Formats: sequence, structure tokens, C-alpha cells
Amino acid sequence: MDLSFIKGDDNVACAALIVCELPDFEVVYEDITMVPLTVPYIPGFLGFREAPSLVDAFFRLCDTQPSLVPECLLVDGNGALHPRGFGLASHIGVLCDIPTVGVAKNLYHMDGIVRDDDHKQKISQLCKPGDHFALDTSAGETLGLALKTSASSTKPVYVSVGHKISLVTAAWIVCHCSKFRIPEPVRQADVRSREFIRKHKEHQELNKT
DNA sequence: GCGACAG
DNA sequence: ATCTTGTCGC
Repeated sequence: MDLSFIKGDDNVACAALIVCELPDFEVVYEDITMVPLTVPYIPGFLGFREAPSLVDAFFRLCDTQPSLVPECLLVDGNGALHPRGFGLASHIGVLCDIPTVGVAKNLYHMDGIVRDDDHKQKISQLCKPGDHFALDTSAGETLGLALKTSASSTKPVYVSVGHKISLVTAAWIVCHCSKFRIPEPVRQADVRSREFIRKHKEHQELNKT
């Protein structure tokens, strides 16, 4: 039920697609691969850098385990909460033709949406999982939500529409997938890709001498 | 003009 | 994103 991405070094990263099954988020499929990166990281253009490898992983899932293709992807990055309204989650949704939700761990500043004192004040008002507030542009358009996902975290996650889903539904899904701050499918993709990178580096060390 | 800026 | 030590609490 997800997708994520981890960086190895400058030219190679680790793409991870994890499928979790309810009710306990048991991992029933994982596709973790080292991928070469040719496009640099430029804020605002993350989709062009990371979407291709992740879309590849999704199509591998479609080919090999069609019965495990989820109804929705949770993407580590923004969707509509983006300077041009089209972040990584939007790229993946369109290319894979599947509903996607953007889940960012940090706020990406843009027109009228900044981590100022007002924003910090609103965060401090969030008290229980599910509490949230809208992220509105200076023109009054809601691009996403700051959502508290776990009782023990001060920091919210930033949820936005990726593709073929409403913001309310997106927030509902993120909320119900969260044991900790980061929704479990994204967290598993994160944990497992780090682990993969660690083993990969060990393997490289052995081959040196 | 300069810095900040999802991962 | 990554590097890094300890610390607190269940």
C-alpha cells in the first residue's frame, strides 16, 4: 500500500515499494532496488528525479503479482502541496494511473504557506491523532493538511492529494495507516531501504581487498 | 539581489 | 537526504 525512496550517495539511491496488508500492516510484498540517479535534486523538481524508478517498481508489481496491486499508493513527498500543484505523488499517480497520497515529513514553503509563528502555534494546538489544520495559499486555496498521526509526536505530517483522491480521504487513509508518526507503509519502505543500503555497503567492502 | 526549499 | 551520542521512557 505504499512507495518510498532513500538516497545512497549522490548518483545511486534505493527505490522501495512496499505492500502492507490490513489490519496489522503485515508486509506482503517488497521491491527494493538500487537505482542510478541522473537527475539532480532540485527543490520543486523531486518528481523528475524520483518518479521514474518508483513507477518502474510499480509496473514490476503489476507484472509479477497483479493480485497484490493496492488501491492506493502513499508517497514519500508532496502531491498538490507544491509550487506548481504537482509534486512527486502527482507524477506517480498520473504515470501509474492509480490514486496516490502525498505524505511529507517537512513543510515545503511556498506562496503563503510557511513555518512561521502562526503555523507553529497551530501545531501546538493539535492534541490527538486525527487533529489537523488546512494549509492555505495566500489566494485562499487549500493545498494540503498538517495532520497529527500519533499521540506521542509533536510534529505533524503534511498530507496532500496526489491523484484520483480527495484531501479528506487522503487524510483518513494516512491516519488509519499510522502506528507511529509516519504511516506504516512509508515507514517500512524507509526502514527496509536503509537496511538494504547498509547491507549493500558491507558487500562492497568485502569485494575491495 | 539573496537565501530558503519535499527528498 | 546524511552524519552523529546520548538520553528518556515504556
